[in-house]
Parts: sequence; structure tokens; C-alpha cells
Amino acid sequence: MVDQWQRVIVHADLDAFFASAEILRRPELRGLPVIVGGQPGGRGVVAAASYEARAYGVHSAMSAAQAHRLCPQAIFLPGDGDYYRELSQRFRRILESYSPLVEMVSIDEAYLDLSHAGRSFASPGVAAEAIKRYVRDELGLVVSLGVATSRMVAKIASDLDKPDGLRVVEAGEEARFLAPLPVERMPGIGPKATAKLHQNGIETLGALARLSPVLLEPIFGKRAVEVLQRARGIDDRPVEPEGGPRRSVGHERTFSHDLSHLVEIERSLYQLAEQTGRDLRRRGLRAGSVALKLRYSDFETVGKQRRFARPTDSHREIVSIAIELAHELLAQRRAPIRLLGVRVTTLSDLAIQLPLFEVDPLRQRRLNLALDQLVERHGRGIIQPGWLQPRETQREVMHPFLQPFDAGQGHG
DNA sequence: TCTGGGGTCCTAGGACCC
DNA sequence: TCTGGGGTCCTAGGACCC
Repeated sequence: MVDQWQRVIVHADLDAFFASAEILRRPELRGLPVIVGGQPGGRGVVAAASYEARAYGVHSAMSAAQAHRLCPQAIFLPGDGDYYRELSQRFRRILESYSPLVEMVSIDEAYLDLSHAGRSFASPGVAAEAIKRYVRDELGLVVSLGVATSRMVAKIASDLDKPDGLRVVEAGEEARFLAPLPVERMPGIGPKATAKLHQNGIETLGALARLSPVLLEPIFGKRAVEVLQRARGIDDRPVEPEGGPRRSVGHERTFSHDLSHLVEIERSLYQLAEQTGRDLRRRGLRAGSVALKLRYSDFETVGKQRRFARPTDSHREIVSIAIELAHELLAQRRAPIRLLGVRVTTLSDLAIQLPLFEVDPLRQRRLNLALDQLVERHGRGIIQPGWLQPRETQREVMHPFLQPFDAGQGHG
């Protein structure tokens, strides 16, 4: 590679990924406005829209209802996470054939450090062309690429020529490249920070780069210095294939109709906790605390969290605290509920903290794991505790083998 | 016509301890 | 009777990302 490139970082971003993935397996959709995500009649949002749909003003995060109004002839598809994850893994393997330093930052986005792939290519741009071609030939998907000496500049660059973009920012040109761009182009500067910057007459990254950190402190707090450095094109963060350790796992659900009855609320919390517990067990983690999220029909959103007496991966323990928390929040405000969420945090590895005194913990874990397999085979509906079932079905569900086991019960 | 679901990180206040 | 400061943990809420 050219000498002045101390590092060669590529940001690779699959264009309209979910929509393109659907078109890939249903070629008859090609050329049509395709929208993946919520259905027009429901409460969902657009997760991805083909460029044909975007021509009508449809974009991701827009409500499906609004998308339908803008483009009534669009094909609305629900999305297929397993299929997208499989494509994403193939995408990663393609990138890994260029460098072992590949960091997936989301299902459709990755950083690639080509600093040491130097001799294979005449220039970073030539390497990027090769990657683009390989992704198209191998995967049938179009990727946009940004190439620069840092993650942030590469990321901004990959976005500029979408779709099918390729933008190389030459070493030494970083500040000049960034200067004319609007501040909100920078990752980490969202709507709130943008508004505050605009109030102060700061519109571009160039204007931002000239400020002193003291002036930025009220807006960015202790991130001020970092934001300033980034606006000047300075960003030393490495590409880390492993990423960091997971901090939380959880699930949430917006209901098609608001919930008003406690039994419905508790049944939903059970399902969310059950999914969450299964995720913990699958990853070999235990959680130190659980957070409940509750959104009322008017969109007011409140939360409450509590620590477990000791770390757990049992959905029974998760749901029992979650229900407690829900009762406490509902005591403060009782109104119809549009969303419930359960998330566990303070995660630790199972291996390092099985308590010595626990009565036959392995037997209890085996049971929960067996239940997880049942759910995988037959669907989530098969297992619910008796107290959440309608009365007439209680007997069969109470069968001892199907009764979800609480690793903490019976010896507390 | 409203506003998903998966996350991460930061801030601020109170409890508690030294 | 009045008056400390620092450190850490916990909790609630919010900004931001894809």
C-alpha cells in the first residue's frame, strides 16, 4: 500500500440489507418497492426499504402506516431474522478472506483492517473494488464501502455514495474531507446534540473542529474532547474482531392492542422472561439484576430495576421480580399499556460463580435446558406455568415435566 | 397517521461507608 | 449543635446506534 497510510480501515455496509435479502430469494420482487418490518395495519416501523420504495419518501424507522400512505403499492414483508443472520455470516466470511481483522458492528455492517494486506493490492481503492465485486458475486448483495485511515472517517465515507458506493479518503485528507459535512453526519451526534449545535451557529464538522473543548462541554459532557478529536479526523480506535463482552440481554414487545388486565400483563411478562432466561442459558451467563420497561398508551415510558439476591439464569426468578416491579409501577400509574420489556444486566460467566452450597444445581440447569429444547422444537406456546393458563387447561400444563423449574426454589 | 426491537453508554441523585 | 468530602453502589432516565 501507499506509504503514508499508517492504517487502512474499511467500513462495509450492505445496502438496504433486509429488503435486498428478500429480493435475493424472490427475484420477482426486483424493481418493486419492498418494505421489510411492520405491517401497514399494525404498530410496526420500517426496518428496511428498497430504493424503489425510498423514492416515495419511505425510510427506515418510519411507521409502517405512514409508509403505506406514501407508497400504497409497496410489498410489505415481515422479516426473517434467521435468514438474515445466515447471510450476515457469509458476509463476514467473505470479508475475513481479505483480513482476519473483521469486526461486525451489526448484522449488515463491519469494519475491516487492511493495514497488513498491503502487498496484495496496488492501493486501498483497488482492494475495496475487489471486496465489492466478491460480495456481489458470492452473495448477490450490494455493499457500500468507505476507506480511510480511521474507523470514523471510513464509516462516514461509506455512507456518502450509497447505494453501491465506494469512497476513499486519502491519508492526510481527513480534516479536509470532514470539514464541509453537516455535524449530524458524525456517529454519536444525534438529533438532540445537532439541535444544540445549530442553536450555537455550528452547522459543519469544520466549524465544530475549530471550537475549544470548554465550549462543547455543556453539550457533550466528558465526551467533549473526543468529539472534537473526531471532528478533526483523529480516531485511533482499533478494529476488534471479538468486540466487547455482552452487557445485557432482553426482550420487549409492543402489543397490537393496549393491555389493561393484570393477567394479560403477567402472561406477557412470563413470555419475555422465558425468552430472556433461555438466552442467558444459551450463552452460559447469569444475570445480577433485572429491569422492567413499561410504555403506556400515551407513550410515557417508565422503568424499574432490581438486583437478584444472587445471580441467576432462571426465568422463574426473572419473572417473579419482573411482576413485582410491574405491580409497583402500576401502583403509581394505572393506564393501558402498549409495550412491556424485560432486560437483565450485570452479567457474569456461569463458570466462575456457581455457588458451593447450591443443592444439585446441575440437575436444575439440565431441566431448564431440556425445556429450552422443547421450546425450540415445538414453539414457545407449549410451556407456560399453571398460574398463567386459563383454568380449563391447567391440569395438563401442570404436568411435572413441563413445569418450568426454578433453580432457586425449595431450599431458600 | 403516529412512533419496533436489539443494544451501549452517560448522567444525576441518594444511600452508605470511611 | 453544626458541619466535611470522597468513593462506590444502586436506580431512573435519556441519547444514541442499527
